[in-house]
Amino acid sequence: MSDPPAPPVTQAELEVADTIGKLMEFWGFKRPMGRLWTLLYLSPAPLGAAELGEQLKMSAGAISMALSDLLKWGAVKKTWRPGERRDFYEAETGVGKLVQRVLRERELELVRQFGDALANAEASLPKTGPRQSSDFKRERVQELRRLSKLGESLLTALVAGKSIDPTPILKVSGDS
Amino acid sequence: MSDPPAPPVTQAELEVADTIGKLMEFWGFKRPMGRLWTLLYLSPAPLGAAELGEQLKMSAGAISMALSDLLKWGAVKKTWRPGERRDFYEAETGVGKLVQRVLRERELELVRQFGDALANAEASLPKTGPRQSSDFKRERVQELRRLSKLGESLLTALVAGKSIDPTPILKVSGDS
DNA sequence: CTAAAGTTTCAAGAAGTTTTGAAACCTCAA
DNA sequence: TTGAGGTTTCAAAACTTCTTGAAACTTTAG
Repeated sequence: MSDPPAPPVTQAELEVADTIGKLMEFWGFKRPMGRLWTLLYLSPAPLGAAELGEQLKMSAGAISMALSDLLKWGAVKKTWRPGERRDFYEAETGVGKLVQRVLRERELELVRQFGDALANAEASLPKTGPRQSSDFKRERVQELRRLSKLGESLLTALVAGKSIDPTPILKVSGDS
Repeated sequence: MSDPPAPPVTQAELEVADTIGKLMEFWGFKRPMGRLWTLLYLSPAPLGAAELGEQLKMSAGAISMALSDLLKWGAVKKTWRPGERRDFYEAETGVGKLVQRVLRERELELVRQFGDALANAEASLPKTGPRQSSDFKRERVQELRRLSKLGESLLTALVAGKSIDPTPILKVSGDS
C-alpha cells in the first residue's frame, strides 16, 4: 500500500519533459507545468501526485501548485481509481485545442489591453504641444493602434479557425 | 554644451513606453528594450544615449546594453549629427518587418530545436521497454513530433508572407 | 468522533534576473 | 601623444520569481 516497486520513467522521458518544460517557459508558462504535463502525456495510465513528485524531484507543494495551474488551463484532468483514496491525473491530449484556448484567453486579452492603453495614452497627449511635435507623436501612436487592431483581428480569425493572411502586417508602420 | 533646456517628453509618452515595455517583456524580450524603442519611435528626431537615460531614469550602462540588443535585432539604427561627437539613434519604424524577423530568427529556431530534441529522445527510448508501455510512449512522442513539424511549416509560411490555414493544428494530438 | 492519508497554502529561503556604478576602453582633436 | 567626451563591460547590489517544507485544512474509513 505504499511501495512503488519500479520507477517506470526512463531517462529519455525526463528529457522530453525538460524539453517541453523549456518550451512552455518560453511561452510564458512555468517550467514545472510543462514537465508535469509531459509525464502525464507519456503515461498510459493516470498518475498520482506522489509519483509525479518522485519522478520529477519536486516537493508536494510544487506539484500541487503546478497541477492546479494545469487544471485551470484544462491541460490536465482529475480522475479517480476505484479503490484508491488519492487523486489521479491524466493529460489532455488535444494540444491544438489547448493552444487555441491560450490564444483566446491570454494573447487576445493582452492585445486588447494593449489597445486600450494606447487609446488612453493618445487621449492624454497634449492637444497641441510644444512646437508641432505632438502631432507627430499622435500620428505614431495612431499607427501603433492600427497595429494592435490588426493583431486583434488576426488572432480572432486564428481562434475561429479561419485562414489568415499575414501580408497586412508587413505594411503596418512600414517604410517600403 | 550640456544643458537640455526643456524635457519634451510627456507623461503620456512614458505611459506608452511602459505599455510597450510590458508587451515586449511578454514577448520574451527585456522590458527596457521596449521602453527605449518607444521613445525613439515617438521622437521626430534621433536621440542620444544621454537623453534616453535621463527620460527613462536608466543608467548609462543599462542604456548601452538595451541599445545594443535593439541594434542586434535591427529595431534601432545609429545615426550621426553633423557637428556632434556622440551617437544618435532612431527607431526602425517597420514593425511588421521586425516581427517577421523575430519569427524567422528566434521562433523558428526554437521550434527546430524542439523537434531535434524530440527526435533524440525518441531514439533513446528503449526498443521494447518494461511491459509494452514504451510503444505507447513512442506513439506519443511521435505525435509531438508531428506537432512540431506542423508548427515549423506554419511559421515558415508566415515568414514567407503566405496565408496559413490553422485547422490542421486543431487535429494534432486531438481527440474529437 | 477520531485518526490517517492526501492535498493545499504560505512564509522563508534559494535561485535567477536585472540594474547599477565605476573602471576600462575607444575615438578624435589638438 | 595626450586628454576630453562618449561608450561598453562587468562584478556586485537590488529586485523578482520559484521552490521548499511545515502547518493547516479536507476527506474518508473505522
